[in-house]
Amino acid sequence: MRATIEDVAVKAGVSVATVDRVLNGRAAVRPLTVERVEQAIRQLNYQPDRLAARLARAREYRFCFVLPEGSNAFMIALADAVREEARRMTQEKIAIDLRHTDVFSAETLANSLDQIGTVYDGVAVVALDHPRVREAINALTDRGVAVVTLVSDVPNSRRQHYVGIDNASAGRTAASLMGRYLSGRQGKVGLIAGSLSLRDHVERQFGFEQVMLHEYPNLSLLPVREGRDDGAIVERVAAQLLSDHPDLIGIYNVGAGSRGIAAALEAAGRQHDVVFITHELTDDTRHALIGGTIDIIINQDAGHEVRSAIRVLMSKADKAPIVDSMERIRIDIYLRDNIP
Amino acid sequence: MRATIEDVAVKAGVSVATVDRVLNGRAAVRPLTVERVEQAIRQLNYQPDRLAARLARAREYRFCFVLPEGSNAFMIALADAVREEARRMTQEKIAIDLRHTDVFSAETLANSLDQIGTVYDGVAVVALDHPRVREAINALTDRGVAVVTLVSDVPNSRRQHYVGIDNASAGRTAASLMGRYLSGRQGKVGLIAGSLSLRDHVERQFGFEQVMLHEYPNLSLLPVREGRDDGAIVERVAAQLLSDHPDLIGIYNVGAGSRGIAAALEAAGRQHDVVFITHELTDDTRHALIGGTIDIIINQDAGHEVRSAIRVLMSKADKAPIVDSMERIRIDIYLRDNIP
DNA sequence: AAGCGTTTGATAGACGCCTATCAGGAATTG
DNA sequence: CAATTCCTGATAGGCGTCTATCAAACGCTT
Repeated sequence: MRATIEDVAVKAGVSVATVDRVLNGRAAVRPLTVERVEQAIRQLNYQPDRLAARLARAREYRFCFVLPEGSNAFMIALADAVREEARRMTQEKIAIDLRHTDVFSAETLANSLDQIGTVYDGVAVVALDHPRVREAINALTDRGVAVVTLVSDVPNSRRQHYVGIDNASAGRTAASLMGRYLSGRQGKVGLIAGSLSLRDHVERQFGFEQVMLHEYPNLSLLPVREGRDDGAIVERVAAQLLSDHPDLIGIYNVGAGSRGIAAALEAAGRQHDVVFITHELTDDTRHALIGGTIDIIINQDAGHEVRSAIRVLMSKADKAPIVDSMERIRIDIYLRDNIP
Repeated sequence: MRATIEDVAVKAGVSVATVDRVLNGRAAVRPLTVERVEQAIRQLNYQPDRLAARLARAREYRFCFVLPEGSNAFMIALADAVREEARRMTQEKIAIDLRHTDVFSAETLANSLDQIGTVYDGVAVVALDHPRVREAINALTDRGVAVVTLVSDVPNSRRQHYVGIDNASAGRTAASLMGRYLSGRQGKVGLIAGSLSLRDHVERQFGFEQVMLHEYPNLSLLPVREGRDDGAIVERVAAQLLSDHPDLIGIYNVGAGSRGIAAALEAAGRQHDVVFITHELTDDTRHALIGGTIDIIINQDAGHEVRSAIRVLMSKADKAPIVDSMERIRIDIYLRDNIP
C-alpha cells in the first residue's frame, strides 16, 4: 500500500499536524523537525494523494479564455475546443468561461483584460503584441491572476507561459518545404499575410524570408501582401498576384483566408503549377489539400493548445511546476497522405 | 456551487442510496424511479466528482508495459517515457510495471504475455503480428485484462485499442515527400527495412510503395533490403546499395539503424545528392538531420504514446469512453527547421 | 523561577462519493 | 389475504488530505 500522511507522522515520530505543516508550509516548524519529517518522507517514498488533496481543498478553479471574435475558421475551432474542454473539466472542479473580443484593437483587448476580475485564477488570451496589451497582462499578473498567451505571444509581458507553436520555426519550415518542392525551378514566390499586428504572422514571415533568402537563391521572394484574414480580400490579392506575375511558382499564406487563394488559383487554372503552402487545418484547407490545390498545411492543434493552457494554468494556480516536454505545442505538417 | 449527489436525491425525492444505485447500477431500481433520478441529474446538470469517486473507490490501478529488450534507440526512449510517467502517476494511484522481452520471437513474447497475471488491470504491449501472440492477447482480454497495442498493432486480436501512428499513412507521407523533393529528377530509390515481421515496418513499406509506384514514375523503386534494425548490418546494406546503384537518389529507412545509413552516405560522399528520409527522432538522427545527411525525420512521440496508453487503459478499467481525438497519435514530420 | 513566545500534539469536521447493512414499505404471487 | 420477493430509505464508516482550534510542552529571556 501507498504510504499515507499518517505513516509519515509515525515514522518521523511527530503528529500528522506537523507533517502537514511541513508539507504545506502552514506554520513555523523547527528545522530539526522539518529534517526528520523530510527524511521519513524520503524513506517511505511518500507522495501526497493528489485526488484526496484536491478534494479536501474543495477548491474550484476558475479560468477565462479570451479569444478573437469573428469568423476566422481556426478561431472558431479554438472556441469549440474551449467549450468542449470546459464541459469535460466540470468533473474536475474547473470552471472555464469564454469571452470574445476584438483582438485587432489593442485598446479593446486591453480593456477586456482590465475588466477581468480577480474571480479568476487564470486567464488564457490570444493576444496582440502592443504596449497597451502588455500593460494589461502585467496588471493581471500583478493582481495575482496567472496569465498565459495563446497562439500569439507577447514576449515582453510578465505572462507566465506561452502556449502555441514557434512561429518563426513554422515559417522556416514552410520555406524549406517550398524550396525543396521547387528545387531546380526558377521563379517567384509570393507571401500573403493577414495582419502584421499579430505577432504570430510577423514571426512566420520572418522565418520564411530568412530561409528563402539564404538558401534558395533560385527563388525570388515578392514583397508581402496583406489580406486581412478575410476570404474576399485575400482572393483579390491572390488574383492580382497571379496576374502580376506569370512566373509565380509558390505561395505561402501566413494567415487565414486560404479559401480565397485556392479560388484564385483555380480560376487561373494554375493550382497545379503553383506550390501552395498555408496554415491551419480547417474544412476548407482540408478540402483544398485533398483536391491538390494546397500542397502542405502547417497546423497547430486547437484541442492540444486548450488542454495545455488549462494544465499550465492549473499548475500555476497550485504553484506546481510544469513539465516542459508535455507542454510543447508541435508544428503539425499535413500532406494529402496524412490528414486525419 | 456544483450539484452533489445529495442535491440530486432531494430533487428526485429519493435517497442518496437510490441515486447511487442508479449511477453505478448497483441493484435493481424501478424504471420509474430511474427516470425520476435521471431527470433530476439532467436538470441539475449533475456531474459526479471524479476526484471524490476515485478517492472513495480507493482503488489502485495496475498496468504493465511490455517492451522489446535491446538497444534500439526509440525503444529505449519509450522505456524511459514509461518510467517517467510511472513516477508521475504514483500520485494518481496508478502503478506501472515495465517488462522487457524479445518481441521478435513470437513464442517468447506470447509466453511473456501468458505469464501476466490478473493482478494487472491493463497491459500495453509492443506486439508482433503473429497467431501465437494474437492468441495470448485474446487470452488476456478474456481474463478481463484490458490490452492495448503500442507502436505496432495486431489488428485481428481482441485488443481494446491501438496506440500509435498510422504506419501506412506514414509510409505514404514519406513517399510523397521523397517524390516532391526529387521532382524533375530521374533515378532510383532504395528502401531499407528492419524486420518484416513487425507490422509497423510492413505497413510503412506498403504505403511508401503504393505512392511511389503510382505517383512518381520518374523514380524507380528498388527491392527492399533488410537491415535487421542493427546499425552495423544496416551500414553494410546501405554501402552495398550505394555501390550497386550509382544513380541512387533517395533512401527511405523504415526501421532503426539510421546511423549506419548516414555513415555509408557520408563515406561515399553522397549525403547531399541522396534524399534520405527516416523514422524516429533520436540523438543520432537529430544530429544527422542538422548536419544535412538526413533530410526528413518522421517521428512518433514516445511520451505522448505512453500517456495515451495510460489514459486508454484507465478508461477501459473504469469502463468509461475514450475521446478519440485526444488519443490519435500524430505523425510528426521534422525538418532541420522545426526540430525541438 | 516566572513569564513569554514558539513549536508541537490531538482532534474534530469537512470534501463528495462509495460500500455495506438492515429494516420497512411496496409490489407481486399463489 | 398471507407469503414472498422486490425496491427503497437511512445511516454508518471509510477513502486521504486539509483546515482550524486549543491545549500542552518546550525554549528562551530577564
